[in-house]
Amino acid sequence: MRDIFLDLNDEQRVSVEALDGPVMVVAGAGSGKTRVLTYKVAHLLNSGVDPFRVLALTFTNKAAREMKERIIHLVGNADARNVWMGTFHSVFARILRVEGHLLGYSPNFTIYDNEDSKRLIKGIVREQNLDDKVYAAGYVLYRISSAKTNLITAQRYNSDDDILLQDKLAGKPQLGNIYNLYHQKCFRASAMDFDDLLLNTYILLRDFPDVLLKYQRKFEYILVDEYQDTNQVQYSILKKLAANNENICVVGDDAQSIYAFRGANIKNILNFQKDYPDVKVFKLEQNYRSTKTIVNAANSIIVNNKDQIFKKIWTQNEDGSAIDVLAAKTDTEEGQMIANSIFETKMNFQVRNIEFAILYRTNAQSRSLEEALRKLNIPYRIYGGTSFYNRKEVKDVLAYFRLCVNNKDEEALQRVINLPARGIGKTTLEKITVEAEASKKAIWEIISNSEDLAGLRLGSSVISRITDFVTMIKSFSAQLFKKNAYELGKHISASSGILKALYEDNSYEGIARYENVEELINALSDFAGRPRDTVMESGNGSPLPDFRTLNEFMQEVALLTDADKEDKSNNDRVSLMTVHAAKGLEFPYVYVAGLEENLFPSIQSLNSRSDLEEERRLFYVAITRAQKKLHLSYAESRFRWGNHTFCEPSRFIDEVDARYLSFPGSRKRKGGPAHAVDNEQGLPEAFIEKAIRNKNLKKINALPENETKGKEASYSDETEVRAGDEVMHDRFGKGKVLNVEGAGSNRKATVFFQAVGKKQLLLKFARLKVL
DNA sequence: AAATAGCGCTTTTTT
DNA sequence: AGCGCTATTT
Repeated sequence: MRDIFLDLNDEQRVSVEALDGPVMVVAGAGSGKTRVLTYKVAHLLNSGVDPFRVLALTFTNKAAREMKERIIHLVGNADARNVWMGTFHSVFARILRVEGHLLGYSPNFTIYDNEDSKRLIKGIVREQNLDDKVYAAGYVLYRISSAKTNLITAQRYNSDDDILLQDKLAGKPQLGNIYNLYHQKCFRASAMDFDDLLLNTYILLRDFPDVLLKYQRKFEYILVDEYQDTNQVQYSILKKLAANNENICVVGDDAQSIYAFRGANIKNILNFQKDYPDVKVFKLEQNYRSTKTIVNAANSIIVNNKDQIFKKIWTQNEDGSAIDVLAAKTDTEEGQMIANSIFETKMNFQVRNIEFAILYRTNAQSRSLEEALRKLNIPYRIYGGTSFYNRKEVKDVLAYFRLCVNNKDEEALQRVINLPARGIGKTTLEKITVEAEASKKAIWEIISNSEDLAGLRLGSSVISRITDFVTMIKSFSAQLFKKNAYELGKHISASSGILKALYEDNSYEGIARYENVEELINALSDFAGRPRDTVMESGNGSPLPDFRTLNEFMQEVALLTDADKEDKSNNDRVSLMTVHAAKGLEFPYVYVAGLEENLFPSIQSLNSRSDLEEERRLFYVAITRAQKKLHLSYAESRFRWGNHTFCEPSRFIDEVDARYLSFPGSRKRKGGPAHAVDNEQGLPEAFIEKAIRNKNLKKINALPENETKGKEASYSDETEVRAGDEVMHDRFGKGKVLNVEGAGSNRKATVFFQAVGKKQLLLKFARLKVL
């Protein structure tokens, strides 16, 4: 066994070595956080800990998968596969498959996604004759989700006078009632939404001491990644699981906490030391990812936040070139500028597409960027947004699968009962729904029972169509453990008629949809061909068949995100994604687009300090993704829901210490002969003023001294540049000085660059290095 | 029951 | 602008 500690720096090593007791590792961006976690698990296994006794919670399934591979490699033993590793949601879903019967759930429970939840809420609001403006599905779901995240069950919600009074005062007195009905309907459908996976796990551990003890013993060591983004219920579960031996190691960066909107509580990391007084705290402050320019720029913005753990992030990497700020007239132009820049960089430096990422605040921004990339034939891939598993046609097919696995899955049933059209229309469904509601049964129970069905007084032809449908689904369900996931999935999509309907649609979109379903079938084939990851229990006590079932596939697929999907076709593509989706990733070249007030920071964040601080952390996450070169861009006007709106550059651009910024290619304003001779890149006066003002302000937030000095030494000696000198410029490369004139801060040089030709540069800004 | 036309809502971020 | 949902028509 090789000494794995040779790969670590001192800070990392001591964090890895501390195996026992509570440990908190505060890790700055790019400081090797994942590495510490990976090596720590490897070290545990090397020290003789049983992999089954290690629980590691990551932020994405992909991160878990990659970490596992590396651990297996490090310890040289495939048993490492048996570490319990995954997201909170997927690990707890696994536990609930086994233990959920204690709470009255079938091991085949469905996981409702947001869309399912919203449809269900819409239905309830309609049923209750409530105003769907007052009780907008999105808002109601948000409220239910917040409640669950904070351990407030429907029952508790409705017995809490404060909450009820507040809802009443807010003009939404029925929220508690809707929550109640929502919970009942989910339960009746044997379905859990995302928050239920956490809340039910908590309830399980709270109400069943023997179960708690079982998992406390099982998980001898607990490791948690991205701890800054845990919420109340996750916190409470961890607290319970770790209560016995307190071998809990959390890793995170308070400066990268960006999920408060979904209940994440930054106090969990800020207060970890209070929860575990014996905690050993380690800080990882050396950044291995980015240039000095990027690291220092990131430091210069994050100091504006009040809530944080003190850290001093530094790097030994090279200075790197300045951060380019691109100013565009419109969002279309912004896309073009970014696409052009990528194109040029690719040409000049032989860079592959995969080394570029474009990050933005909202998914809607991707369109103009996509168009620009397409025009230049630059291949790209969008992460998130309407991700693969969110496409309508894919969800339709998945709904069939869901219904076969769990006949009571109400949302899936409503989706497919008349898809493709088989003569079971709205009015029929309405009658069935009313009857189901009246008798507190699932729709499936009504339609699969001939007596119930007869009681509905439907036409005989309708009844036969319904029974045909029921027979079909039953025949699918009967094969769940007879065929593997791929065979059964293919059979279902063919026999249900859904594939045929898509195949017959010859429109451009229709073909794309058909291909998407094909891709889903391919994914099934992959899944069926891969061995089981870990030894799993079936949940109902019976042994699992020796092939992988559709059932298993469905358990996995509900919690997959776009980031988890591997792209086999062409991997060399530019990545487009929201900043949230970029968390944990890194790219040599990063473009952060749409840096405008009301967009980034988002308009809804401007009311409270804490929300604005979260936006700032989000910006911090965005810029710390970059390894070599960072671009920031904004547009002066942008199309937003149909009509164009004018925008101002984001305050976040101002907050970056001006010495790290550069403004290439920006045009002089009209009537601006006052500065006919421009500085380095001809930036508008307003920007110079802002930059100087900003620089003065920033003196208080001094950076590490050695950095500042190093920076100045390289460019402050403007008097030393003379005609005839060979010089180096960050952006333009090598050049020869033709002429120098002027004095003091107005001193400027005419330089001929090999790459870009003759330029006039203001020495104050140019940072020329004499060679 | 199915097909079509018009209305209205969206956009903050995601497991 | 584009999509999904609803009301209306056939």
